Amino acid sequence: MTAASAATAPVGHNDGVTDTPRRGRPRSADADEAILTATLAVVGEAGFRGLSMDIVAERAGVSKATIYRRWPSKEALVLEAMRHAINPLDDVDLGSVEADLTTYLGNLAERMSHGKMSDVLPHLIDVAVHDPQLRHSLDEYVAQRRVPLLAILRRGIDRGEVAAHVDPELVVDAFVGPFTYRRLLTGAAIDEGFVRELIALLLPAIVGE
Amino acid sequence: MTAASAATAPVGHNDGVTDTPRRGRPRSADADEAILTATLAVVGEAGFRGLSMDIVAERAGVSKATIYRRWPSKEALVLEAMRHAINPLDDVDLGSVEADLTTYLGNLAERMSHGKMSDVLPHLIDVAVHDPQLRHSLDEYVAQRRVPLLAILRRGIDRGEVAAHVDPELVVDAFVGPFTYRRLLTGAAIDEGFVRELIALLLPAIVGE
Amino acid sequence: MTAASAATAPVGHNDGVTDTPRRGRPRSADADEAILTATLAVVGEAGFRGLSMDIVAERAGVSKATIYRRWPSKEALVLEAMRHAINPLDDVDLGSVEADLTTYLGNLAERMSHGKMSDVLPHLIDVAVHDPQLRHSLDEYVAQRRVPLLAILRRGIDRGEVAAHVDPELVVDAFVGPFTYRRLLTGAAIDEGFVRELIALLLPAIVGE
Amino acid sequence: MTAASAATAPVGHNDGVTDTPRRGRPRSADADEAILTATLAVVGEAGFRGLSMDIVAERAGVSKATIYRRWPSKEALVLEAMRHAINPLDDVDLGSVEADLTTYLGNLAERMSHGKMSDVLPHLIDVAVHDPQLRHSLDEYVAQRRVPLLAILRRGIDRGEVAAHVDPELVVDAFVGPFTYRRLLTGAAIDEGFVRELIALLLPAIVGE
DNA sequence: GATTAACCGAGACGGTACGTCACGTCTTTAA
DNA sequence: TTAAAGACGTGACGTACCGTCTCGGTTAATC
Repeated sequence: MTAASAATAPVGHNDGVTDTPRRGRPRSADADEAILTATLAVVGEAGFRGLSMDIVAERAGVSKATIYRRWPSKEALVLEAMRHAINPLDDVDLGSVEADLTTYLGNLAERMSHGKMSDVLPHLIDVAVHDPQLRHSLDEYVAQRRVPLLAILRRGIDRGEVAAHVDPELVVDAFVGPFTYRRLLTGAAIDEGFVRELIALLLPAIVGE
Repeated sequence: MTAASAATAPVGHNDGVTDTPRRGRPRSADADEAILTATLAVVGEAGFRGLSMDIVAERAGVSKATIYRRWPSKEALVLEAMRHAINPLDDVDLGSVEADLTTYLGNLAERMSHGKMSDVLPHLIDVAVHDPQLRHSLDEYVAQRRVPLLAILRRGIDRGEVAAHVDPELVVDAFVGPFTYRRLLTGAAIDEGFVRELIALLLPAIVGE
Repeated sequence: MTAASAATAPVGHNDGVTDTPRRGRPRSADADEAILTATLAVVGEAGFRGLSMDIVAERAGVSKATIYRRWPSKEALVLEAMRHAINPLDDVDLGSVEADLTTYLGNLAERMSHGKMSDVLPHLIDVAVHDPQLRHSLDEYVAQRRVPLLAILRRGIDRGEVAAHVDPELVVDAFVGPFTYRRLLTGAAIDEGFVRELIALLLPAIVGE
Repeated sequence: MTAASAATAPVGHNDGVTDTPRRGRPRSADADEAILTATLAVVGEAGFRGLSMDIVAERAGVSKATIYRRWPSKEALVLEAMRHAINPLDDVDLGSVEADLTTYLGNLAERMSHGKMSDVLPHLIDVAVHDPQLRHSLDEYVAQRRVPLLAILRRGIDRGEVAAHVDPELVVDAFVGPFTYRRLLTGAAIDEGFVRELIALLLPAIVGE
C-alpha cells in the first residue's frame, strides 16, 4: 500500500515497519475484514441506497464506533471495500496492439455492463466532487485501471506499431472516455460491436505510417 | 416541451390550449418561478449536499406540499431547475469541421470547468442510475447537447470533408467521452490544450482520404 | 393550567382562548396522550434507568421527533407524565388538627413507601439541580402537595387550635421534611409509628396555650 | 475505615496489617490521589453531568482500567471522592442546647447553601435508590453527620435541659429533615432566619417542663 | 539474578442511547 | 382546489459514554 493510498485506508493504521512502537490495544484485523466483507455483501444485496452504517455494523458484528474509528464516511468505506474486492484486469500481451486492445476493452465492457459494483461508482463520483480526500482515493483507483492500457500502448510504441509522437495518456482518455460516457450519461449499449467500432475508428489515428 | 420531458415537468400542468377548464384555485405561476429560482440559488451556494426541500420551501416562501404537488422528488426538481437555467450552446458554422469543432469543444470545455452547475451533474447521474424516469430525462438533456456536434459532423460529411462511412454518433462519443471522463473520474484539466490535442488525435481518423 | 406550569407543558401549545388563530396542522392530542401513557408504563416497569426515548417512542407509536417537539428532555417528559397521572391527596377536614394531620400524613407515608413513582423523584431532583426550568416545574409540583397541609393548619389557626403566631409554611416544612429526609437519605421506615411520634413531637409546639 | 465502608473503598486494597503479603507490583498511591483529585476538580467545574470516566482518566493521567480496578462505578468513585474531601463538622459544646443547636445548624446551613459539593448529593441520592451497596455507603456518610447533633441532644438530656422521654433520633430527623427538604425540593432559602425560626419552633417541644 | 504476578498507560471493543436532520405525507385554516 | 404552515412516521446520522478487553512495558516480592 502506497503512502498516497493511505487516504482511505483505516485511519491511524501503521503498516510501516518500525515507526512508533504502537501503544494501546491494536486494531482488530478481524474487525477490518468483517466490516469490509459486510459492506460488500450489503452493497451487493441492497445497493448503495440500501447501505446504512447501522446495517453494516450489525452484519459485521461490530459497533458503529469501530467503523468510524477506521473510515470517516460511508463513501470512504465503500471505496476501500471496492479496492479490497477487486481483482484488477490483468495486462495482456498478444503481440499486437489491436489484439491487446480488443481483449482488454472487451473485458472492460463486460465488467462495466454487468459488474455488481457498477451502481456504486456513480455515487462515489457524486461524493468525490465535494470531498477532496475521497477524490484523491478515487483518482488513484481509476489510475490503477489505466495502467494495463498504458502498457499496451507503450509496447506498441516500442515495437513501432504506434507512432512515437502519440501521447499515451491522451489515447487512454480517448478509449476509456466513451465507455464511461455511455455508462454514466447516455445509457447506450457497451457491447462487443461498440468495442470493435471504437477500435476501428481510433486505431488508424495512432498507428505509425 | 416535448412529451418525453413531461417526466420531470410540473405534474398536472395544463400546457394544452382548451382541455377541461380546470376548477378550483389555479396553480400559482409565481410559485413555480420562486421554487426554481430558490433551488438554483441554494444549489449555487451550498451545493447539492446542502440542498433540502425544507430550505427551498423557506427560501421560496412556499410550503413543501406546493413543491411536491409539482415535482415528485428532489432530483426531478433540480433537473427541472437546470433546464430552466441553461441556455444551450449555439450551433456554429465556420465552414470547416476543424474550426467548428475547435469552437464548440472550446466552449464546452469552458463550461465544464467553470460552470456553476458543474457539481450538480454528478449527483443527477447517481440518482439516475436508480430512477428510470429521471434517467430518461437526463438522457434527453444530454441528447440536446449532442445535437450541435452531430450537425457539425453531418455538414462535414456533406461537404466531403469527413469520410462518408463514419458513424457520427460514435464520433460524438469519441469527442465528448474524454471530456466527461476527465471531469468525473480523473480530474485532469479540461483546457484549450486538451481540446487542441484531442482534435489533432481524432480528426485524421475521420477525414475522407 | 397556569402560566407558570407552561414550563414543562408541551412546548408551543396554545391553551389560551383566542390568541393567534393557529396555523398549520395542530399537534395531535392522541400523540400527547400516547406519549404520557407510554412514559408512565415504561417507568413503572423498568424504572427511570430503563426509560429511553426510543422505547417511549416505540410504545407510544410515535416518532422521537414528535416527543422532542413537545418536551425538551427526558426529565421534563417524566415530570409532565407524573402531573398527568397523579390524583392529588384530597384535603380532609375531620374537625381537629390532630385528626387531620394523622389522616393526611398517614396517606402521604403510604404513598412515599409504596407508590410506583417513588423512585422517579430522586432522579428528578438530581436533574432539577442543574436545570432551572425543570426546577421551577418541580417546585410547583411540590407546592401543590403542600396545599392541603397548609389548609389544615390555617383551619386550626382559625379555630384557635393552633397558635396565631405560628408560620404555617415553616410548620409544613417541619412535618414534611422528615418524611423526605428518611425517604431520600437515611432510608429509615416511614410507617404509622413514625407518623404518630412525629405528630406527638410537633403538635405541642404549635398549639395555642 | 470500617468494614461497612469497604463498599466504596478501593477494591482489593489490603488495609489490614499482616494478611497475605501481596505479590506483584503494588497499587500506586499516586494514582489513588490523582484520581480522587481529578474527580473533585471535574465535578467542581462541570458538575456531575459533565463528569465522565474518560475525562477523569485523562485529567488524572491515568488509564480507565486503573480507575475501575479501584472503584466499581462512577458513583462509587464520586462518593469516595466526597469522603476524601469533606472535613466533618466538629461537635460543639457551649453549655446549652439552644446555643449548640444554633451553632451547629448555622454551620450546616452555610454548607448546604454554598458548599461546592452541594450539587453532588442529589445525584448520589438518585443512584443510591437503585444500588443497595451505594445506598449503604451513603447511609453511613449521612449517619456521620448526625452524630454531633445526637451528642448535643444527649448532653441536653443528661443536663435535664431536654425531656428524658424524647427520642433523639426522631428529633434529629425533625431538625435536619427541613434542611434537606428545602435544599432538594422546595428550593426555599436555608439561612440564618430559617435556622432561628426552626429552633424557636422545635425547642419548646423537647425541653423538659 | 531470574521469575512471577500484579500493576501501569494507552486505546480499541461491543453496546446503548442520545438528539438532530431530511424525507415525503398528512391535516389544519384561509383564500 | 390550491395555498402556507407545520405536525407526522420513518429511518439514518455521527457522537458520547459506559465498562471491558488487549497490548507492550514496569515494578516489586519471591524463588
